[in-house]
Amino acid sequence: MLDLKRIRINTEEVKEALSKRNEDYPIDEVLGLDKKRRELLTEVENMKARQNEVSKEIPKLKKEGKDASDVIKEMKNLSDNIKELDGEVKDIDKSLKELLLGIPNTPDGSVVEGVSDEDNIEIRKFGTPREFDFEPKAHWDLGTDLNILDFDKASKITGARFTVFKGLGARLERALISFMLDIHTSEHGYTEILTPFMVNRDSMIGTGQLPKFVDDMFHLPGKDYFLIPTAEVPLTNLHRDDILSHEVLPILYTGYTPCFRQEAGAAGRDTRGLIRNHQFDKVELVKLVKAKDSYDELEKLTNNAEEILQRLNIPYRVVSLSTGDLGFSSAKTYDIEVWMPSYNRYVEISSCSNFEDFQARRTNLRYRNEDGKVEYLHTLNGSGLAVGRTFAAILENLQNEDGSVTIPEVLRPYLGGVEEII
RNA sequence: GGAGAGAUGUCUGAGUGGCUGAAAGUGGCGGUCUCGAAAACCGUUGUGCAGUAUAUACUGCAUCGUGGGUUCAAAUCCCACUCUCUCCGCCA
Repeated sequence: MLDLKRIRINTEEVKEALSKRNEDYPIDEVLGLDKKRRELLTEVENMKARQNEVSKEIPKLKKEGKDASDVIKEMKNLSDNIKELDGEVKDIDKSLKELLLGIPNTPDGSVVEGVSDEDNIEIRKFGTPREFDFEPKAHWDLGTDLNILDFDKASKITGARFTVFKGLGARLERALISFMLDIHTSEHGYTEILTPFMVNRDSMIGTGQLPKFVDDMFHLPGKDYFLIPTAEVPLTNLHRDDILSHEVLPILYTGYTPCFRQEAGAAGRDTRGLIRNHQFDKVELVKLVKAKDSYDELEKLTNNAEEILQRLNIPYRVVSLSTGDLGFSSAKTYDIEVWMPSYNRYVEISSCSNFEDFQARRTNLRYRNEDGKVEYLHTLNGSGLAVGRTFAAILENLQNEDGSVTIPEVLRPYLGGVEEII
């Protein structure tokens, strides 16, 4: 959520920044409600001040044995008026909050202006896409033929867009999770966290999934809980409503969770394989940092995620998202895209974002700085990495002509020394 | 699922309708003392919003789990919800 005071004072700057997202947002409406709210607030607060003052007199009068009925009668009137005005203020607060929750973050100045992912800027590349001297197979065919992935069984027991991992497939998925967590914890300084896979509504609002993207989420009918679409939600909300000491910063969390997404609006896209499932595994990286550090930390976080692909020796590139492709809560995002032979292009495998104080305002996440003042933190997160897509990338990039797949060396210890899936 | 207890400031914990934003202790910060430290003593110490003034500050309002209600007045009474704890049942 944007800072209401910033909207009030730097209206043009906010409008200018939001206009780069190619959509209109009700800034003027917000300002109108804000003005009305403050007018009413001044009025009702004056009335309450009077009420408090007289309320102190009443027991004195009674104690002195005087009649207080006239004063009480006056206060009855005042009390009614206060209730009415309070109601109006509350209504405005509610509308105002609804509007603010629907307005996205302002893009950072370094983000290139654009209308879609076609305007994203390539920042750097690692490796070069392999030239196959045979016809490479797609990962869903490789996985099915090797009997390590089973999409038919998944659709039988659940439905479309789910996957059953079998044998070495299940073990490879588990190996990737462990490998990623091990590197992030022992080499990159993150603390491993294992959270619930369902969260309450407040958490979903805090990180920005709700109210706007409710159709993309799985909601439990019996209880007001949501299946998490990413570990970002529980990890960032761990410190919701906290005022942290500057001494504990920065906080770096990593965690593995399955992620659940409806993929509404993705009908017909990436229908085969592991790329777009309703449930997929992901290792997430989350940072809570001081404002002045957040853009340095974004670079580091992105590098931390890249490190995984480098060690697996899979070609990828990093792109900086244009304003047209930038997520709702993000001020700046780098996507890491892995080379996927079956698509003959790079495919997103990680999205690393700096949300600045956008999520911190929603989650009321603050810290006390060296001067004892309370400030909002900046939050960041990125996939480190999407496990299913990494699985797919390994299969496709490291496949052999006979249909076998070579296991990257760094993963072999996690697979009991297995070098190839045959 | 059944029965009961509880939720107050950094923490512990008083407070059952009227100078209670809230006792006391504890922790933090500042000071006195000291070569320094400890102890002791003194002072200070939540957050949000609005307004005035603007590098500091002041005033008002709100805030005692959340939301509603009663009342001139609610931490205190009533209702609903959430969470925690104890016992029983069930169970990986």
